[in-house]
Amino acid sequence: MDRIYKALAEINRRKIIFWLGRGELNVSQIVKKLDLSQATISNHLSILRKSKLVDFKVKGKERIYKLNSETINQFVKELNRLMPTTDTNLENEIIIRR
Amino acid sequence: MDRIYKALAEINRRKIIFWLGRGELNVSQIVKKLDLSQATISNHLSILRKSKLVDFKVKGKERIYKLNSETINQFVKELNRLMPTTDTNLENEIIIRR
DNA sequence: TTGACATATTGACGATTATCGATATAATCT
DNA sequence: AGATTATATCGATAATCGTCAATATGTCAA
Repeated sequence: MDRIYKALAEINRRKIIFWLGRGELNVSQIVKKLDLSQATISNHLSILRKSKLVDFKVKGKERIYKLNSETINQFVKELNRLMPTTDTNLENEIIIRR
Repeated sequence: MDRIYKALAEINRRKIIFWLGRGELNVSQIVKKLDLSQATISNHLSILRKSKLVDFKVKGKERIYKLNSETINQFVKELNRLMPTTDTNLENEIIIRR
């Protein structure tokens, strides 16, 4: 979990996650979206990979990155354990835990 | 939001949040929970304060820290915007919408 | 007002991080 | 094979971060 929190602490990595939430992208496409060098993006992707927040699949010489929704779900769960919300925004829902 | 992500990136600050989730604490009590110097705890509290994740009230010479649930709710909302979950992991919960 | 206690701030230090140019690796194309 | 394209890794550098001893500030009690 520590890696995930650290991965999310950097704004450009959050931007990458934002874009990947809107669809899969290869590295060059990500480089175009953020104004950073290819080496820097590659480093950010390495950190995101290690956190398991993202995955990739190989397609020829490209690597197509995407979010790893299993990790995301786990993280959101863990975050709710750390800081339970009062759910004021879901005021019309009743949650029954068994 | 950046301050919040950064505040959460450090494990001892997350521990402080964990403990505050279980009840309000003054600084000396927090120092006892984590094995860090008073100066370090005070510095972490300063960062948590700036992120607005925590608040305090004065009681004599003590400062009693507590979570700021408004900020927490905002953050969880923002996080869901950044990384929407598929909620597959909430299988033991029943949500009744009215 | 002096002394003890609670907390914050300062200044220093080593550790970690973000960034990039240069280079390496690997796949594809001619 | 050699050139081209896509991505990763290396090495360096500057900036930020976590930590603590020392000191400052504020509060209470005798």
